[in-house]
Formats: sequence, structure tokens, C-alpha cells
Amino acid sequence: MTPDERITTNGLRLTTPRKKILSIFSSQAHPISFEEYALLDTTIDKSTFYRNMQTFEAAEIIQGIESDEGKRYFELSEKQHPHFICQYCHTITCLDEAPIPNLSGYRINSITYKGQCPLCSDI
Amino acid sequence: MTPDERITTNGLRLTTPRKKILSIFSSQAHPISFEEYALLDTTIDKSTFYRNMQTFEAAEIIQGIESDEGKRYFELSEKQHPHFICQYCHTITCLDEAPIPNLSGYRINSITYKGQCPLCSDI
DNA sequence: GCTTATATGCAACCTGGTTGCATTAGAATG
DNA sequence: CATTCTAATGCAACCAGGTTGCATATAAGC
Ligand SMILES: [Zn+2]
Ligand SMILES: [Zn+2]
Ligand SMILES: [Zn+2]
Ligand SMILES: [Zn+2]
Repeated sequence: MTPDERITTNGLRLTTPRKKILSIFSSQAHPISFEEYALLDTTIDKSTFYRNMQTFEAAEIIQGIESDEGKRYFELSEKQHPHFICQYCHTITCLDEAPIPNLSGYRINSITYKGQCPLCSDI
Repeated sequence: MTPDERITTNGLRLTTPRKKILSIFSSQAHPISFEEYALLDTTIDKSTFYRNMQTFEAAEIIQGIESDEGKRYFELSEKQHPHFICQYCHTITCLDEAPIPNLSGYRINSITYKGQCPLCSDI
């Protein structure tokens, strides 16, 4: 299913801002914040962006994660994977291969590791 | 080492607000936010609290974690353990027994799971 | 007790994110 | 294709968690 199809199958309107949002997120290798998104789409309105993030999270099209700096980062929620947030360089890495453990009784939707990334360990 | 000793061994002054902060955190079973802390210590000043959280995090006396609601929660950093944040009731649970996996190249300081807690699954 | 640097308390500020509301524009209908 | 109706946008004003500047207070060392 293409991102645009994910919009319509959820009964949402396929508007110009939404198409642009999904096309930009489709080309990202990491989660990005509004600040970073706005560099790639200079016409976006802040409230349109955040309202769509909420709508898309509810429709499970987009997934949000909290950084260690009090910001929210977003990515397409395609294949479930953990993230690593470096507390030194603040980079967010998708850990595509890392396993998702089992916690009996809990349903896990996301996993976030924080610590020191390989690049910051080398210094 | 008692919490108070952890202050002095870091070259920090043992002030009245700091003693109270550590005594209150010593009696918590979960991480708490400033909002919750302020209910237990009605004399605390917001900036004194947050400045001490930064100082204590640097001294590794306190550990902070980001909730799913854009707030920071804090707890004494005694034994390392993962946390589970329920996206429905927003409770933060300490997973004292959960294992901490190995990610080669990365140094892991904290693990946060998000999803649905057992209580919210039963409804 | 006196000195000095650190920590506190208050108010003002910053920033990421939300809300109210008038306007626009998808989508469905005929 | 024009009409209608409701969802979504765009702007400005707002909100809340957290930070900062600065004058005052107070630990700690002598
Ligand atoms: Zn790093
Ligand atoms: Zn990812
Ligand atoms: Zn719950
Ligand atoms: Zn804990």
C-alpha cells in the first residue's frame, strides 16, 4: 500500500499538504522533527503539520518518538523497529535488525534505547 | 552510599532543598515529574528543582526519562532497569527484572518501552 | 565569626506544540 | 460540470514545560 492509499483507506482526504508530507517522509532514513521537516517543505504550516501528525498517528501511518531534547520526531510506521538516541550527538538511529523482546502482559509498540553511539565512543 | 553522601562526594553543597529532593525521591517507587514532586514538597521552586535535576543527572545521582506526553520524569539512578510507558493510562512502570540487551558498538544508558500495560489490556 | 563561591528564589523569558476560528477545497451528488 | 457539505488549512493567539538573569541567601572553609 502506498502512503497516499493509506490516507484514503482511512477515510481521510487526500489534500495537497498531506501528499507532500507523506512524500517527504517516504524519502527519510531516520525520524525527523518539525524543524527538519520545515526545511524540506517551506510552505507547510506548523499547525497543519502537527495536526496531521496526530491524525496519521491515530491511523498508524506515522509513528512519533520523543527525543532526549524535548522534541517529537516522526517517521512512517512501516516495519516496526527500535531506535537509538545518542545523548551526546542527539542522532536518532533506526535499529532495523534489533530484536523486539517479549514482556508478558505488555503489548510493546515502540522501543527506545538511549546512550552513546559508536561515533561518539570513538572520540 | 546514602543519597546525601552522593551529593557531597561530587563536590556539591548539601543544601536544604537538595536534602528534601533526595529524601522524597528515595521514597518513590516510580519516576515522577516536577508536577508530582511539587505536590510532595510545596515549598520547592521550579527552577531550583530543574537546576538540581540537571546537576544530579550530570553526577549520575538522578536519571531522567521522557514521557509520551512531553514531560520529563525523574528517579534515583540506583540499579539500571528498563521502563514501560503505557500510552493509554500514561503510567510509568519500572521493569526491575527485564534484561538489558547488548547492541554492539552502542553503550546503552536507558531503555524505554511504550505500548499497552496489562491493566489497560484487560478493559 | 568572616569570606567567598555556590545555590536559591523570583520573574521574565523561550520554544515546542495546541487551539479557535474564518476561509479553502476535497469529495460526493445530481 | 455546478452545487453542496464537511473536513482540512492557515493564521494568530495561546499554553505549558522548562530555562535564564540576577539579586539575595547560605554552605563550607579558614
Ligand atoms: Zn553520538
Ligand atoms: Zn526508525
Ligand atoms: Zn495502562
Ligand atoms: Zn525506574
